[in-house]
Formats: sequence, structure tokens, C-alpha cells
Amino acid sequence: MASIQVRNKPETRVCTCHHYRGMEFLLAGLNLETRTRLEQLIGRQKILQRGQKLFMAGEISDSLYLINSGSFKAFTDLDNGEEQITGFHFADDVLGFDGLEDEQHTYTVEALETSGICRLPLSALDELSGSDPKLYQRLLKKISRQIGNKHMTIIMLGRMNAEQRLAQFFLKLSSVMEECGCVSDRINLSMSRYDIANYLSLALETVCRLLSRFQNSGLLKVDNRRVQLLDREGLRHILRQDDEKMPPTVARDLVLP
Amino acid sequence: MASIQVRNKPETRVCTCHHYRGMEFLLAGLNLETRTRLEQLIGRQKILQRGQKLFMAGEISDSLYLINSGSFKAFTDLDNGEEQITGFHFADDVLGFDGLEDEQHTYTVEALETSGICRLPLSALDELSGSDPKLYQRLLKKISRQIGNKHMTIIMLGRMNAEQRLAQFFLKLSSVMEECGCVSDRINLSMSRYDIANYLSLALETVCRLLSRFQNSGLLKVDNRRVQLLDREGLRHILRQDDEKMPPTVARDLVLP
DNA sequence: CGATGTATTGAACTCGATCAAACAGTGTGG
DNA sequence: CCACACTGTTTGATCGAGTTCAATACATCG
Repeated sequence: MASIQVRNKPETRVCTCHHYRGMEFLLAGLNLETRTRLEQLIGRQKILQRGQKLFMAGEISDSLYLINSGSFKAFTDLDNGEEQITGFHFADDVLGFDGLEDEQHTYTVEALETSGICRLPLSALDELSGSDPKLYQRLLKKISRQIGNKHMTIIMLGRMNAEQRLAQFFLKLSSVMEECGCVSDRINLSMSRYDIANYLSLALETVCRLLSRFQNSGLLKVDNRRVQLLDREGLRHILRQDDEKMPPTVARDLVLP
Repeated sequence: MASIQVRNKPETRVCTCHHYRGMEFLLAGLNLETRTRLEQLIGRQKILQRGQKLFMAGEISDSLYLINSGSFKAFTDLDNGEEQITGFHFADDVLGFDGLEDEQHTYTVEALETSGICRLPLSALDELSGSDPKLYQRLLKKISRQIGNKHMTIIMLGRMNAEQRLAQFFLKLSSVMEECGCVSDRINLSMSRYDIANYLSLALETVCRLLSRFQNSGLLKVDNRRVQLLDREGLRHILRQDDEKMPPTVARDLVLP
């Protein structure tokens, strides 16, 4: 859902860097025969440069893609020529679930920076599903997670104000970095302000203004695309803010100015 | 994504009414052995009354559910005690994909009217996946469709104004009725104004106002929960409206490389 | 019938969009 | 090296769609 850019690779980054990185979740625990065959079917990773597309809406969908490194944005082209970004994706994410029903992709996926992916042909799944049922179970779990992420996005769009959206965006980003083994308080954004605004369904200007406001409040420090989180608890507090409006508990006068 | 209520069952309704209705998509084309075993594992359908919950967020997820009839809302409970409806579901939908990753449901599903569902234990899938790979493929397709629907919801929340959201809501509802073999221009809403507003992320009052406006424009006729679509083309036109703002289409080609 | 939840309509306010203008970083060619 | 263009970012001023608050009507059911 969120992505990070690793311009200056931090030392803490644990990058296995073999071409199956994004797939360990799939391979682990499979029986050796299945695993070997699967590795054959997948082959080496492919490198995409910033701006290159992994697949486009409308193209035939015959594979899943496993992100080894880098980051991507997934978006739909709208009737009016604009795009709507529906998610950011990063290492260990699986892409391509969208096109299974009528065998063509429903959105476009584009690299935000130099990124590595492995391709897993759907035919391979059919071939292997018999020999190890775990394979499909794993995939279902990955998909399940994506559905969960979409839910979060829906709630974000439906209930959160601009401040909360941006706060949540950075917190999510931070937790993603943590999962990757990177330092999680210094983030190099791989996406532009435009991308962030588009994803959060805000005006670009609103994102800028909020960044300034957050910086003035001491929540974070912004330097172009380098963002340093200074007060994550403060960001979390913003997310909980409408609770305060809510409970007619007791001493309201103490809280409000 | 949308649901209909069948209070006065119209004659055009083709209801097979055996307890596997929601499952035909799964069963069709499977080999006989698998099919028979699967039917055994599923058993008879269960009836839920309005307000009853199919499952709740946090509960252990060990099954998928296939809707035979009726309609449901799926929602997440928010910190502040409110709920966010993330989708409506109706006959032939499959529910329960959300909880696969950490084996507990991420949202609650509640019947909007008397509804029938079949339960498909996940263990059954494991048992059968070896004997017929089609089974998992079918499920993946259903999930894929749900992801597609969520995408639409995200775009709806992100890009559409109130008018467009409601117009799209009714058009979707109409197409759902069509799929069910019902008359598609007379809709009996199974959900309240509150539910609609919540799902569309609008204030309840806004939904009311728009209903009045749509009625005054001759787009539809509202009588409490009975809605008759009078001008579907008009509704579609509302969806396309921001195109008109957009293209000063004259010398656009000069800009492009 | 009254009572309680549901729906409609009006008036005022607010958050974020839009319009506008300036500024910063990056590359290109003279 | 600087001037230029180009893209991405920041900040200010204004405006409007939709929310919120409030009051009223409707419906459903004991």
C-alpha cells in the first residue's frame, strides 16, 4: 500500500538480493520437488526503470508478479484522462490478482524507481497446484491481505480528513520500511507530491500545506522528498482526533481551548 | 457491491431455490466425484434474519460463505463507535475472503433482510484442491472480482461528487437486479438512507436532498424505499459530467510529443 | 392511538478545492 | 559557466460543495 525509495541504501537494509526475494513466502515450506519446479518456471528477475510499466489496464493477464525490490504505483485511467492511484506496492507484494476474472488487467502498474520483479505464469500454478496445496493457500492469503488493504483505503477515503490521511500515509510508510528492515524514521519518498495527493484524493496543494503544517508542529521534517518522522505518537494522535469530538464523557472544558 | 431487496418477489425472478444456488459457479464443470463431495461438505443453507450477523470482525475465519438469496452489508467498526460500510453483497457473492491471512475476519457482515447462505469450510477446500484444480481457479476469480469492485469503490470515493456517487449507486443496483433476473428499473432498497449515506461517505441529509433533486429532474421516482429508475441514460450522463469541464480539445495535439 | 425510529427540508458554517503566482531543483545547449 | 526551459513544489486568496445543526414530517409497530 505504501512504498519507499532506497536512494541511499541504508546499512540496516537487509537485502537478500537473490532473485527470489519476493517469493520466499511462496516457496518456504513447499516440498522440494514443487519448489525446484517453481523456481524453474519463474526464472530470473526483470529490472524495470522508473516510469516503465509492469502491465497495463486491458492487457491480457496470464501471470502474477512478485516484487523483489523497488516500488510501484497501481492506477486506473479515468474517462477524463486523469489517473487514479489505487495503491502503492513494494518488496514482497504480489501483483496481478486483479485480472483473473476476465483475464485482462483492470489497472496499470508502473515503477516509481528502478525495481526488480519476478513473473509467475498462471499456467505454472495450474501445473503445480496438484502437487502441493500449500501453494494456492499462500496465494489466497496474499490476496486476502490486499483486500484488507483496500478496506483500509476505503475507510481512509470515507472517514478521514486531510490531516488524518497524510498522517496515516506516513505511519503506514514507516511500518513498511520497518518490515523491509530499513530505518523507519527517515523516508525517501519514491512518489511525487502529485502521486501522494492523487492516492489520498487530495489536491496537491493541500498535501504541501499539510507537510508545512506538520513540520511547524514538529511532527516531521521535510526536505524535498526526504522526510524524517520526529513524532510518530503525534501522528497517531491525529488519527484518533475525532474521538475527542465524540465522547460527551465529562470535563470537556479541560480539553478545548 | 450493491444489493436489492425482494420484498414483493417479482414474477420475473428466476429463483432456482435449491440450496446451492450461490454455488453453481463453483460446482459447474467440476468432475462428478469432486462435486458430490463438495455438496456433502457444504450441507444445507442457513437462513439469517434482518440484523443477524453472518460473522463479526475478530472472529476466527475458517469458512467461505456463498449467498443464495437476500442481501448483506459488510462493515468495519471504527474507533469512535461508528461503522463504515465497505460493501453490499447479494446473491451469488462469496464472503469471507478477508480473513485468510491471519485467520480472523477483518469486518462484520450483517443481513439486511431475510437471507440464505451456504457455508464452505476452508478445510473442504484443502481436501478437494488436489482432486480438481478448477476449484481454486474459480475462487481466485471471485476474489479477483471483489478486488475489482473495491477498486471501483475507491475511485468512487476519490473522484466522484455526491451526485455521481448516488447515480452510480443506482446504476450498479440496477445491473445487479438484471444479473439476478429481476426487473431492473423498480428497486426495493433493503438498506436505509443511513446505510446508503455511510457506504457512499456522504451525510444522510445529502442523500435525501439528492433523491429529491433526482426526482425533480425526472431521473427517478422515490417512494420511501421503493425507487423507480425513469431515466438511466440521464444517470449515466451525470457520471460523465466532469468530462465536459475538461477538454479544451482543440490544439491538444500540439502539446504532445 | 402515541411512541420511536426513519426521512425530508432549511440555514449557517467549514474544510478543502481551485485559481494564481512565485520559487526551487534539474537538466540542456550555447 | 550561465541563461533557459521545464518540471516539481510551496504559499496565498477566494469560493463552493457538502456537513452540521435544527426543526419538521412520515411511517411503522407496540
